[in-house]
Amino acid sequence: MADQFPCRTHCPINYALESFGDKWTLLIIRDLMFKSKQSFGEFASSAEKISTNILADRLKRLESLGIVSKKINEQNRSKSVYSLTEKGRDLLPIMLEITRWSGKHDSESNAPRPFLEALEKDTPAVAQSVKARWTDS
Amino acid sequence: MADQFPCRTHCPINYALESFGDKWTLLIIRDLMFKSKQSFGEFASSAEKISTNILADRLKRLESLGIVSKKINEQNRSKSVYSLTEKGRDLLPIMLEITRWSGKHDSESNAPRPFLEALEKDTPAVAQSVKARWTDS
DNA sequence: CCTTCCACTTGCATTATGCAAGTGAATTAT
DNA sequence: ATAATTCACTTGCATAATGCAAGTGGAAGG
Repeated sequence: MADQFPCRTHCPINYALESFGDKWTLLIIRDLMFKSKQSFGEFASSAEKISTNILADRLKRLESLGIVSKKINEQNRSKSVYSLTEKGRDLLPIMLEITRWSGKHDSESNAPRPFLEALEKDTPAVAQSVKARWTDS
Repeated sequence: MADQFPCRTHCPINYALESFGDKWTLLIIRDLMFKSKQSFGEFASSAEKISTNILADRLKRLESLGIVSKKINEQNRSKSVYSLTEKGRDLLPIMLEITRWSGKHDSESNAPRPFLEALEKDTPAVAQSVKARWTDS
């Protein structure tokens, strides 16, 4: 923890909670990880309707934790570009296991069936294919 | 979702956040899952110092979500016993991946080295050994 | 220039959290 | 039998986080 956020304990579960234990942070990471979103406006337009002050706060926090990095788009200086760092990309297995759990226990889950089936069958393979989309773009 | 907690969306990440997306819930699950705690007092005594009103609220919530179940100890009726349901136990892979992530990225993590190494080497095997401890007790 | 777009900020009402103390039922000690 | 203790919560209130609507300010486009 960058130490500007003092930790209650260094239990690994607690460290994670202090990094992304709230109702919004993982949605931003989801958008970066699976939906190829990269701008403030795109995050703000997600279906869960995060308000812009919270979004700005969480992006700042994720940046200071080294999970997200912000770059200025040289083509259009008013449109900044957010992306996941390695630390952020390392959250992929957690995100996939969360998807698996929700897919199993939320009867109304909107996760695509084929995706859930692929996950059940071979999670690491799904992880690989997601990672592939990060490099070739 | 039992529907007493209306969902923002049925995105799997969001479903999970609405189930345990706060600073405390996963600590209770950790205590049940890895530390064999099962009573209100034991949860309250964890190092992170959850306050008792929040603890009571979260236990009620976890119960209504079907993640935790509460039983009365017939030996001592004033001491109730909490345990994970199947839905709760299904959180194990998520908890292990969180541990892996924090173990890698928190330089001061207090997760035992051998445990982290075992996780890196073969996460499913670690999962099996944790599950074994649930059945034979 | 003048307008639009984009990424935020600001102010304020509402809700959640944190803390300390209290309650009441159920064992345990006397 | 009665008193003290333990345990699992509740309650009240101060503080902090969130949600909402509107505003600001710089960069691009017309």
